[in-house]
Amino acid sequence: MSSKAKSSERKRGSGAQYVYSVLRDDILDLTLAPGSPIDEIRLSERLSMSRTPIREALVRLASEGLVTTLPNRSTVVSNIDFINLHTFFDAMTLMYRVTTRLAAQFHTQADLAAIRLRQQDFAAAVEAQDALAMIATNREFHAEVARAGRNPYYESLCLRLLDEGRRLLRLYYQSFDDQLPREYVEEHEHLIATLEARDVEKADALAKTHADQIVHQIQALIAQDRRQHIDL
Amino acid sequence: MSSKAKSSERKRGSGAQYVYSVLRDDILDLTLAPGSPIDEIRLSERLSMSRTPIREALVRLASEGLVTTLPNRSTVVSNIDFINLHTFFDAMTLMYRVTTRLAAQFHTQADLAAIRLRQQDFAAAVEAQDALAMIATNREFHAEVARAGRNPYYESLCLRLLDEGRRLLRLYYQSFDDQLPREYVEEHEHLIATLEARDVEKADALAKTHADQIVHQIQALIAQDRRQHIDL
DNA sequence: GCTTATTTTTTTGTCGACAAGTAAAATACA
DNA sequence: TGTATTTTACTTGTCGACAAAAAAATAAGC
Repeated sequence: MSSKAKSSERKRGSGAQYVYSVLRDDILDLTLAPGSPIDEIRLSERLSMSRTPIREALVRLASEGLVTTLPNRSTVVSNIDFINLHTFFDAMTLMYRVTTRLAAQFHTQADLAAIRLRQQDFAAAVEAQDALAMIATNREFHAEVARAGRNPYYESLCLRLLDEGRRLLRLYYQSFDDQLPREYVEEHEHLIATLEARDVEKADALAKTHADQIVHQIQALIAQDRRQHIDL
Repeated sequence: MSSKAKSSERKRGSGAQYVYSVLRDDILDLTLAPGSPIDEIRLSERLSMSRTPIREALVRLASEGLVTTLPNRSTVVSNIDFINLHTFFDAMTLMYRVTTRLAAQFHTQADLAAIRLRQQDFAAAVEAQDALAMIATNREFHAEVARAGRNPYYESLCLRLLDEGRRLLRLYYQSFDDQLPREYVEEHEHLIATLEARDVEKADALAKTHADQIVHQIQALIAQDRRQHIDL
């Protein structure tokens, strides 16, 4: 847990980037709970650096919607908006489809190789029953597909949605049964084959099915969840 | 041109926001040319405030892709990537369609009223032959439609694309002939009527036509342009 | 005892200064 | 004169400090 480093030991210019990635990870795997305040001074002490690079990281996170800055008050980790989850599902499904279509059209051999690597990581995580690793590697797999689509606009939205999804899945990872992830591994394999064949329509259909399945799973998890998450 | 203000006269917390909007406007209407460096110190002198709020604004702009930060070197206004313009057109068309569809479904009376206001502004700009105002008000019109769609993910991508488009249109605004914008006014009116009727499919079709028309116009302007914009 | 007003504390927003790093200028050299 | 090297100047990244604002704590009034 001790994430310390003398400031002089770090390279100049890497400070804000480091804080950004640390905070981002903490937010996405819910180490920092939604709604919890982020104290700049405590953070600066923990990471042993000045407040300036920390503020820079917070500004970046804010413009990505991961934290919310209350003027003259503490910035807090953004809440998960359960009421409007359907907008997330809608966008996620469309972005899966669009990026997968483009990937089927424009991918190179190098892209496919990278995607296969991600798929290996994902399969390994499923094999090891490591839910957190599953979530993270699944994100990387789809991020790689989106990258192969070569449209930076779609790609950035897709990344944002994947991050949000990572947070959401993390909330319910305990409930994962062992069967569904294995299906995902197969689905991913199927998808890779379709990309390689450059079958755009089939890739689209697969992406849609895959997205719908994830959406239904999350919805089921939410439905069976007994907790109150009105104010989360 | 003199954008000065004693720092003590401004409200606390508004500094970065102010710098952000000033810089953003300058970038989007090409007052700051793509590729031109942004000197933090000169900016801090011009706006008479410290470098801190200026850096904050730059970080925000960077995460929106409007400026590019070169480590330990000056940040520059992001270039327009002419080679991959098709990715922009593709995303723009899809976002027009998606947000318009959603607006047709979910808009309220208040949304329609706001959209009509924007349309009035746009019509006035066309009437006045004010190309810059046309560009800005057209952006606001479509931003309002996107807002009525009530999907923050689509909305934010749409806003980003509209901004990029504003920059692109600004490049060629001299070439505008007077006829096309008038058509746009009518198209907008048509679109509003379709939204009010909640005719999703027709709204989608109109959005696609509208987007294609703008794309073709920009492509025509680029094609007839004699300048070299390889390195822009 | 509870509400309201005042003081104290905490936290943010801004500032000026300094150090590390880069580009340009000046110098040395072939 | 052209090239390589050192020096200089400038710009960014980071820091600690201070001031404004909000939250918390304390005191006063009913």
